[in-house]
Amino acid sequence: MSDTSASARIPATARRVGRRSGRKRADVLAHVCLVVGERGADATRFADVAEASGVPVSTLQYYFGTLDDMLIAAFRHAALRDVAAVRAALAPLADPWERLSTACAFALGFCEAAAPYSWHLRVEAWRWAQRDPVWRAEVLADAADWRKIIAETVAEGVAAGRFRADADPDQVALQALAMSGGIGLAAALPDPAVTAERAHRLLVDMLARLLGPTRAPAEPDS
Amino acid sequence: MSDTSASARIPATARRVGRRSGRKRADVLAHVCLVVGERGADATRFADVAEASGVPVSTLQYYFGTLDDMLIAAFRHAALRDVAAVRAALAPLADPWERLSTACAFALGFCEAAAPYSWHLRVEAWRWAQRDPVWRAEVLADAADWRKIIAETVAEGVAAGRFRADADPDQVALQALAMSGGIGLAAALPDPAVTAERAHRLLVDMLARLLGPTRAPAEPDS
Amino acid sequence: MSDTSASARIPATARRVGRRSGRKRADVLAHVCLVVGERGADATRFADVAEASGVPVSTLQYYFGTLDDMLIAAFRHAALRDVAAVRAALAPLADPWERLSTACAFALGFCEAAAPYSWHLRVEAWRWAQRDPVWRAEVLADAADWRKIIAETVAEGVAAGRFRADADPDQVALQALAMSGGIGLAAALPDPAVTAERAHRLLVDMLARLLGPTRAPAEPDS
Amino acid sequence: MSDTSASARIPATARRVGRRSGRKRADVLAHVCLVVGERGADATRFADVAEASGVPVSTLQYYFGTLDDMLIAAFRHAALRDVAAVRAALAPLADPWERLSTACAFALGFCEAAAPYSWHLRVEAWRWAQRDPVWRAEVLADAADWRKIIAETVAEGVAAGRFRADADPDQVALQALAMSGGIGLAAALPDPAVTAERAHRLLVDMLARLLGPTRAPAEPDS
DNA sequence: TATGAATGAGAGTTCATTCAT
DNA sequence: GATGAATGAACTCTCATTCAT
Repeated sequence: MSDTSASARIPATARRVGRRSGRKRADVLAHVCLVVGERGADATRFADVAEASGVPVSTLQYYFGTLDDMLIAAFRHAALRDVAAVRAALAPLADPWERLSTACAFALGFCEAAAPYSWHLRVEAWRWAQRDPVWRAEVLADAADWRKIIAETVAEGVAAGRFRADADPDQVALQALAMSGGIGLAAALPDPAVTAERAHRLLVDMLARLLGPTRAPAEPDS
Repeated sequence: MSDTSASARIPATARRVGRRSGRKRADVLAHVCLVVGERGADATRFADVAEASGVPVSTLQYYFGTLDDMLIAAFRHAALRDVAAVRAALAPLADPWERLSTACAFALGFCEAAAPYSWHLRVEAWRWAQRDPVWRAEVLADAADWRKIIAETVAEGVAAGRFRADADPDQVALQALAMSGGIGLAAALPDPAVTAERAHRLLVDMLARLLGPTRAPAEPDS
Repeated sequence: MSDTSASARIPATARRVGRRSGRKRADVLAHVCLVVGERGADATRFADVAEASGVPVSTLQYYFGTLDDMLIAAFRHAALRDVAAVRAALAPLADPWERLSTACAFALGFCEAAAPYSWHLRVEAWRWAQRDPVWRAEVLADAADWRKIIAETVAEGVAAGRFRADADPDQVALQALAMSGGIGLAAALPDPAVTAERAHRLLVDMLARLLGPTRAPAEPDS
Repeated sequence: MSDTSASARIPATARRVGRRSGRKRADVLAHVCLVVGERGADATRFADVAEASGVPVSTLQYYFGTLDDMLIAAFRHAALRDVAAVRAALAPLADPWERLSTACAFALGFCEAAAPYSWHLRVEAWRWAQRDPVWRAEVLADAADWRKIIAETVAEGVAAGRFRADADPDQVALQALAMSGGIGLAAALPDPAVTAERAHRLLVDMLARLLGPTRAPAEPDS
């Protein structure tokens, strides 16, 4: 698992995806994410990204090679960006419940710090991961990163005596991210029954049941 | 929401999608589901379905009109089939925990009675629902059906005194289906960290925490 | 060898090359031959043939599939046409020397009955045959057809006592066609040192030396 | 014709084709010949030569200018090399039949001293010569060189009384090279009916008939 | 002198769709 | 009602070439 974690992946990125490392290459990736979010990965053409970014089609191909390579690079870009964002947001926080709540907020993608179209990108990636091993590896690595973040947070809370002593950090992380996934999807539709606020409440409520010896202290809502 | 529930949708089906309702048409839809499951909706061409089903391309168009219409018809076909299957499976069961566990098993798609590629189809549908209102309506209707099934089951258990009295059936249904979605996706990849067995256990474990006054009675595993 | 002779190849043609047998398909082949003769096989694009024949590019692909398939079909078309032409021209002739001279004239492609660009097409075919086994099979089959024609003619002349008794028909056929190839190429350039008339004379002169017990009777020039 | 013979051509080479005449340039040309032999001239890209030779694409262009210029330079390189080789091999030989047989062996390209892909390169050149006057000039000059070699050899044999007195050296040279061309092509395919050994025998056998007052002396095989 | 970055032109191929039967 | 023939639109990809260093 550590082999596929965020840090270990970076060299692979440079090796496999980036044929060229032109200065504008990174700039373009953000545009790719936007286009994929708006149109969907399958409907994303080189021409769309070219128009959105102002970079000619042939230059995009020069940067990324295949269309698929470009899309993978974009997903990885977004995934690493999101993981870095949640890590940065957690750093200054000390209280386990607060940390957990914040991590959930980022996982759900419903905070201002989250990149646009996070869930859209994730759905696209999941879809392709079902059929393409390269995509699967990307998605699993991203999932592993998130699981690690949550599991660590839970473990700290347990160690600090703030969470139920018999809680299994890995299992709780799986459950939290599973629900996060299901809710994030629903909210991305959007499903009128699942507002951002309610989504967060549902998730934290579940965690309170899993981790709290008593009810969650006070109201652990964001 | 009730307008778009399973029963209410059927006439709409006949009206909007189906120019033809012969038996051949239903046969073809099953093939469409298989092809979509194997190749993905965006990669599904008339030619693929033609080859899989033995029905010529022009005939497929004659039956369904647009490619998109054909795909929607296929998703609806699969969704209604799955909902009917879980309803049929629940009918003979009386014990609330048993009913809930069975419903979860169907929601996760990990039982023999589940149609192949259920999760694959659902991911495809979700993806398009993010951008196409017609697909969104389909997906929301399907989600509503499932929520109703779970909520009813929970409500019965509460009424029967088997579940915690203060449980909110709708909220629990949302939570259960959210986690089901997240886990189903992970398992569909497949994510080696999420086996079918573990998926079911995680889901039922959570429900036990949410609904159980005490721990779940006995071992609510499948 | 008989397996790959002209007659045995025809069914394979229908099977392998002709995806469709539209009425215009055969018409198009003549245009392909002209374009290949003018531009060369490697420089022949679908667009060129489309312009020359008036048939849209996509229709050409519908007829022939790959560009390569189209070119092979054209070569085979021309090859079979040429073989048929020489056979037809030989049929009414009785005198061995006359038959041989006529066969040489057709082999050199310098008579009115020969299709235009015969040598150009042959050079293209040879070139590809050096690297592509499919083309090689075509070229070898064509060569075998011609060898058979010449060898039969020689054998008849030997049997009739008009050719030297110890002449080996197969060897003479090889020699005649080898020189025919070399001269045909030179003339196709065109090489000013090799005019059509001189080419034919050189070839028949050699055959006279190989086959004549005395010098060739009279002047066996065309 | 003498203007374009081997010796006269060299300055033209330096003038027209070579911007650079460093040793690197010659090294690259050898690689070009190999690539053209393997892939064919039309399929030869700057990128292929760059990979084979290790010289960057832009440097190749800097050396040779156009792709076509590079290919012509390569053909001329190979042609001059082959002509020089046969001349060197003939130098120490005195017997006319031996000289002729050796010249044939080099013409056929079937001796160890012959450069690889000689016939492949020649076919490529012939093909382009049919349409491009620049290529035609190259090919005709090469043909003239060879004809001169053979014709001289024949003339010497006639003068020495070893060949038939009425033999026309130029005509025999044309016939010899014509057959050499046809056979070389067939062998380059390769045509299983034309082995290297048989090819040489066929050619020398014909020359024996053309030049021998009696049958060829002894066995003029290689 | 030599080379990497960037880009436009051009080609093959796929595929939905139209039309005649 | 069903189906094969035919075709235009759109997209990816290759590759020579230009430019700046």
